[in-house]
Amino acid sequence: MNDHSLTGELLLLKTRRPDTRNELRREALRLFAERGYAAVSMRDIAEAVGVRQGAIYNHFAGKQDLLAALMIEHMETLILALDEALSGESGPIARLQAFVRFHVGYHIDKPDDVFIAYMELRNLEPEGRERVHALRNRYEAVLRDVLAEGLRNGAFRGPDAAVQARALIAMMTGVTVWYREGGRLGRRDVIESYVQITLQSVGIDYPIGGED
Amino acid sequence: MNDHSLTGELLLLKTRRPDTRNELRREALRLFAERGYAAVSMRDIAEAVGVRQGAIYNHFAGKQDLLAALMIEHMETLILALDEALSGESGPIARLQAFVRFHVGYHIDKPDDVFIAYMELRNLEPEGRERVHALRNRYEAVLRDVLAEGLRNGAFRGPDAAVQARALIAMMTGVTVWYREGGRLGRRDVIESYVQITLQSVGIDYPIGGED
DNA sequence: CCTACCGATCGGTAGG
DNA sequence: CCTACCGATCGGTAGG
Repeated sequence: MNDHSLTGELLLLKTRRPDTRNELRREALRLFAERGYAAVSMRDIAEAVGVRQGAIYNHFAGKQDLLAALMIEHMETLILALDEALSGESGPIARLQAFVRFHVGYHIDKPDDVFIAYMELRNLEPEGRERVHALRNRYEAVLRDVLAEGLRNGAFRGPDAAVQARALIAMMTGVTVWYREGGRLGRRDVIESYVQITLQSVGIDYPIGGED
Repeated sequence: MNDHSLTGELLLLKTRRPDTRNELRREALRLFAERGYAAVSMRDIAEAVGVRQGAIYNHFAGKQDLLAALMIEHMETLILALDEALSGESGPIARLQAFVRFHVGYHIDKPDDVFIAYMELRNLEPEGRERVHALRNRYEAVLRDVLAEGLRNGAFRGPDAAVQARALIAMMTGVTVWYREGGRLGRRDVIESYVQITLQSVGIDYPIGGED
């Protein structure tokens, strides 16, 4: 009885704080993006959060599970946000413009999430990799469909919707490499620059004159 | 005397083969591209070449030196090849077209070199990183200058030569992610697709009608 | 170029 | 959530 009560008190002082899981996620994300998955140790992550290494295993099954959680949750958030961003838009021109604004804005705001989802796919074990791959294809398909519709109805020009979708996504994602807050161009300028380049790339004048 | 002669013979059987350095380079390149620098051990590289781990240190000062050699030699080769590809071309349109053909073709042909130079910058120690960074800036400046000239003389339209150069390089480099030999589109088709997308992105009709 | 070894560090676990 | 520990593996070196 006495023993039991003492144990209970000790556990109360030392056991899971509610926000530790989120702090682990955040610091793991930051460190993985900075140095790469393989170059970050569980001890590095624990130290950044202020716990001991073993404590991580109260929240995640292991290092691999932590990476998978970061990548899958990111992709699901991204796709939900995209759906919302395009929900009010109709017609290929308006939808393409909305896609670019969303994609570039999101990538400016969450560069670490995006970077990891792109770079660490090869470090994911097959199960997680398949899931992330499928989510990525769904995302790409949204842009491909917009482009295909524009090519079909004559609003856009281009060689191939699939190639153009991949080309444009790579182009826009690249913003994470060079954009820095407080630089020569602000967030809004950068987004509008990509809108112009993208619309021109499908053969549309920008600013839009009197098309479609 | 006897000892000396014996030692000489043993060394002759076991000492540096002339091509081992290149084989180490090649296998290190392949493995770094496949798994990432931090996830590849010196033993992995040695095994791929068919020597023991310690033997690598006869050819490179260490793992870091091996990575630096791969990246710097790649960047220097890339820039020399670019200069040659543009040497016969004058005027922003012809030079832009030649740049795209060169860049996409080179990236299709040497995806591992390119991938490492992009991905492993953060694993390079400051000295090598500075050198690679400077070479990358030189490369980017070539495209930026072409774009700036076209914007100045009215051949191109766009928001900003620096942003457009980065956007286009990211777009073209992305070909390494999806292009596969024997796929739906051949090397030539892919290159011409990127040419069209790029020219349209700077406001030019393609195929080129009667401009400039 | 090999064998044999070094100290350091890794992901993960047991027991409390 | 901590302390203490496990076997495995790491980059690099000595000596031949």
